[in-house]
Amino acid sequence: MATIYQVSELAGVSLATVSRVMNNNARVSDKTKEKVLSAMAELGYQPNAIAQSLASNCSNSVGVLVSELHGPFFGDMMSAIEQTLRSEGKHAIIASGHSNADTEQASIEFLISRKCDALILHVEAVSDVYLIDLAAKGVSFVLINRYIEQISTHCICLDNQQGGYLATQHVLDLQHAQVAYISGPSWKQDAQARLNGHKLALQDADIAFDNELVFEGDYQQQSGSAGLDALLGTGKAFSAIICANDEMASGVMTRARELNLDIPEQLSIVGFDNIIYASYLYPTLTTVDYPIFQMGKMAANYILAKTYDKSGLVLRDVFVPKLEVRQSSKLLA
Amino acid sequence: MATIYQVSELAGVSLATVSRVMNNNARVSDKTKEKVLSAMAELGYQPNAIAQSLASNCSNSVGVLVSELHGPFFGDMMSAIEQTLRSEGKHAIIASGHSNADTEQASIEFLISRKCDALILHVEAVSDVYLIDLAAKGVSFVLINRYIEQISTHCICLDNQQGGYLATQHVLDLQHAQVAYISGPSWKQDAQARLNGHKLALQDADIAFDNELVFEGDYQQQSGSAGLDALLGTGKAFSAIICANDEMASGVMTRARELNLDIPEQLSIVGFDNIIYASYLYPTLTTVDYPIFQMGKMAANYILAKTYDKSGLVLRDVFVPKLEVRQSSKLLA
DNA sequence: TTGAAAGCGATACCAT
DNA sequence: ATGGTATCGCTTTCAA
Repeated sequence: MATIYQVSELAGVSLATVSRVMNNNARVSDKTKEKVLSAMAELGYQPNAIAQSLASNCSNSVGVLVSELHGPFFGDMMSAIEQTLRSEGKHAIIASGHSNADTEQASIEFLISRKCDALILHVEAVSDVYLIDLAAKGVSFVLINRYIEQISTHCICLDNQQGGYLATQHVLDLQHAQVAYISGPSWKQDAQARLNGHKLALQDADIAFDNELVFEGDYQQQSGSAGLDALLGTGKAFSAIICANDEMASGVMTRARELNLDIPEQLSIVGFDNIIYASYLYPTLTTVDYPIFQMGKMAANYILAKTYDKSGLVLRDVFVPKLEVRQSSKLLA
Repeated sequence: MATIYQVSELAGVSLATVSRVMNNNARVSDKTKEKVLSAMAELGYQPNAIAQSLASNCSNSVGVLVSELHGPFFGDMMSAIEQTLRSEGKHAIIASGHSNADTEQASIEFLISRKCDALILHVEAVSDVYLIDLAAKGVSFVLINRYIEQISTHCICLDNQQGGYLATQHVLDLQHAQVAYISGPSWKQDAQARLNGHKLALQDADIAFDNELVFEGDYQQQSGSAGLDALLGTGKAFSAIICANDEMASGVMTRARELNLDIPEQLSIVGFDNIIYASYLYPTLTTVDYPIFQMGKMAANYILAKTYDKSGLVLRDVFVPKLEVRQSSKLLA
């Protein structure tokens, strides 16, 4: 592998000059530039990224921490991030946090120890204080899907409450008056917000909220099935059920089928996230679209703009969900 | 951020000694080690990974190139890789190749330029020659799901042919004698192997292979639907249909429903891959399990063993698929 | 516009 | 067992 020394020698110029043409920030005469360029070509020169990082104190890497690398959700996010970063010559280092505070924290520290210039975090378990502290320490990062007042400029969020509102409003519009709800873990911010939206929609329609019609799941498919059973077990009537994510909605569908409950004839179902296979289910799932690809892209753009001083980027920090109507919900007979 | 200099000063020892205790490969007296350690603790010293890389010519990073970051398949693979690497203090840099030769090649070069110590590649479009060349150049890498004779030691594969065989054998066992097949793109190695397995199974059962009962899809859901239409359009009878992956199987199901074809009563369906939502579909999909998590883990172990000289790892290069029987296939009435 | 030289923060060889 | 020092390959003042 040729080094900058060999290039400078072959081109008959100094080290500094070669460096200048590489970074073409300083003025170099066309003639010398020409010489350097052809010397580079001749040697097949490739700059050593590590040496560049050490000297410039910039690794060109951004750490991406997500809850789980598998699952339909994060793939899109990673995909968007990688594409965006890559187009600017930056690379992504990945890590997972498994929704566990210690693991998340360890991952963040790992990423920092790797000298990432910035981080994109999708963390749920680590405390607000820890993150506020991180920001205070000067670590540059953006937070996806979590809002913390004190570091609001670091946050890129979906309006989850609005999403919950839309879902419920939709079934209300379809004349359903008795609406059950399967929420995510109540300690998760997005789960709270979605449920809040649900309550708000009920309130706006002058329908009393009934806590017995809410089941707290864990965002897994299985808890959707369990939720349906539990809800049915209350003896309360309901003709529609809103699920805080698509996985749980899928679980409800499965269980409903086992119970010979026809969907959407006897029960309307609405999900949340619009993961890829929401449209593969039968019946296809009405759901609230989570623009995760856009948000991943925006997260990367934030980093590009803030950390790497790229200009001309339009930044946005709150995204709005939108309803995707499919077959699983219908007008109450 | 404290440097090794400050540690050496505070501990009253030389640079070299501090380095020795960090890497604890050379003998250092317990007393000095003690001093160094406490100096490190006092300063909150963290070694600079970049400087280490430059000096040691080892970046501790491995590049992972997949076709697509989204999709249910690669998430599991990345997840396995990240976990395995991480436990040994290595990190993963990701890139995607989009099944396109130029992009794949550019990504490989990008990863190399980033000084990855090794690569894990899931590439389909780039040529054999290119990869053989890469190996010859001394680039250390493992290839997932692709077999190339000349660099067989770099390959970690699933026995796709055996998988295709299993799928067809299964429906044959269920008394289906007229079996249609929707394959992946014929230029992809795995698609060929799977189809081969199908043919072999027919042959072993003394059933003539009929080319008209094969439709070439593109591994996307949509082409499954199109495939069913095309197959039906031939006018040939068939009571079972094998799909070269689960997405296309899902497409077949969807279309079958639209056509009021009952599954599995009127048509048995078998998929391939066992992606997470194969079990969410209705009816749940009989499929061939692709142990991608294990394979991802093994790929990382290969790197750990070959590039980082970790010992005590049991290496394996060919994995066997196994049939996962669910509801979409049944005994021919 | 160009060059000389001092870092960046480690590793590792050679002495002692 | 420990220290001195060259080295990794580049960036970036500071002078010229």
